[in-house]
Amino acid sequence: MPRFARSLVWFRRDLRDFDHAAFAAALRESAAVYCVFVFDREILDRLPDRADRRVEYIHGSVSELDARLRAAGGGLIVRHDLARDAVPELAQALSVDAVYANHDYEPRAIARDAAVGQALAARGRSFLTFKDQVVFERDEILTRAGRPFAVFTPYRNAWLAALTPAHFASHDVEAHRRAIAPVPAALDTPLPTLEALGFAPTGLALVPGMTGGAQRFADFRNRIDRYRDARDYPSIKGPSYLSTDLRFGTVSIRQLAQFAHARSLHAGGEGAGTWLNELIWREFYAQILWHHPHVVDHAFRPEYDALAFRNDPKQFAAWCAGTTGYPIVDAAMRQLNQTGYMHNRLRMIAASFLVKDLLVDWRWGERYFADKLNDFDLASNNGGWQWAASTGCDAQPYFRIFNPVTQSERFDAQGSFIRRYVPELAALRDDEIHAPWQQPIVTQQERGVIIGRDYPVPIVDHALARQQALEMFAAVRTP
DNA sequence: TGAAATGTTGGGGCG
DNA sequence: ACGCCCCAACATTTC
Repeated sequence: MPRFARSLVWFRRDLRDFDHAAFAAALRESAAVYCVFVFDREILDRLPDRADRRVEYIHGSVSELDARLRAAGGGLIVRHDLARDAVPELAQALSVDAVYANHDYEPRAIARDAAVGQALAARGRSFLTFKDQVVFERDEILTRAGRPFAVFTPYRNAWLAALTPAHFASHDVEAHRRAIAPVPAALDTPLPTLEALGFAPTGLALVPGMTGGAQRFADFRNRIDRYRDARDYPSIKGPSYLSTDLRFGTVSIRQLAQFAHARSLHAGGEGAGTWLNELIWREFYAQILWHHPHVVDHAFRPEYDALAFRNDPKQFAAWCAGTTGYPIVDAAMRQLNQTGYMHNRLRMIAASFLVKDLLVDWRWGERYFADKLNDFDLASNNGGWQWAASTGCDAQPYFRIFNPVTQSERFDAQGSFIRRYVPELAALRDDEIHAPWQQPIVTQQERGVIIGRDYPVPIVDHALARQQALEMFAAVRTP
């Protein structure tokens, strides 16, 4: 005898029909289960660009989810509305007993879910939410003193110590798929087109949805053993490229973490262990955001809110456009602008350059990444920026300032990544391409690459900028 | 998940 | 043969 006659599963950042905590629970506990996705105007209307790769990715993923649900006898009810209104209204129209969703740890989502929960409760409906997007959430990993961790390494050790096979158990949808109910005819409107949502196609290269996620996971499984040694070189295929799937839930974190963990215990499993670490970083930052929501607008460590950034708008614009005169930084920013992706090593280099060479507030860079990254996730993006800016928990020390030339020589030694995204430098030799302004004018003429004509003169001098950054940090340092 | 400044060492040139 | 200097090469410290 099911607990509920009818229930509604609200899909958000979990766009899949397998190993899905809320969906599985709803099917287990209900006689009839409906499914909804809302293109939330509260989110879409805030996007600065009407051609947004994420919206296209979500649209494609929602379309696939709808098709898979229809094949299972159901379907996805899709709305373009304020989610906080649309979900309770739909619950009323369907007269469901409960709405099921997965936890979201971002402050805006928490507020939205609280409002939805209240509206549902006012009509006697339950709002049931579940852990789904992480292996460990909120208070599940705490210090011996019962406090959240603020340093990664002990967090990771506690995370691994707490892990049991049960944490990888699948939230099985298949076993209860009989409860999937067809969309009532009156509510069965066609999926809105991208254009109807107010967005233009972007020519997204990324295959969306569970299909894309499964392809990327399958591909990465073959490369995971090389991950540790390959991941730092942006010109080669080292990363998993699963970050967007993790953001929108087109893959299951449990399946990914289970594979990585099992593989990490094998001989030669160091690559998998290194990647598992990255998954744990993701959960570390999710947990930081949950416990310290002030990081959204402020430095984790309040004394760093007093940093006197220069915030030169022209230099910031040059950073955004990829015209700083530092090839590795410009290649990184152009990769982001052209594809919506940036290699993680380059995220660190670009962030370090913005904060510690241009002396621009890390929040400006964070916002730019938030607008551009296909895989943008508030917790991870904020954590990464605060790490690079040395303002965060367990951040890199403020005096650790990347030299963009050294980093370029070390991680793009042949300049092949630079040539891909900064083609005007392609004619320079491998040892010339990292600091083209240092090449004698005769060399520039021979190569047909004149700095100041074909490519910008560096907008700052790194050695000088480094000194200024150290002074900026010294001014707020507690003695 | 650095880089630069500073210190130390030791080989070789040279008077 | 010896001391002195230079300066890589490496190590340590400092930011």
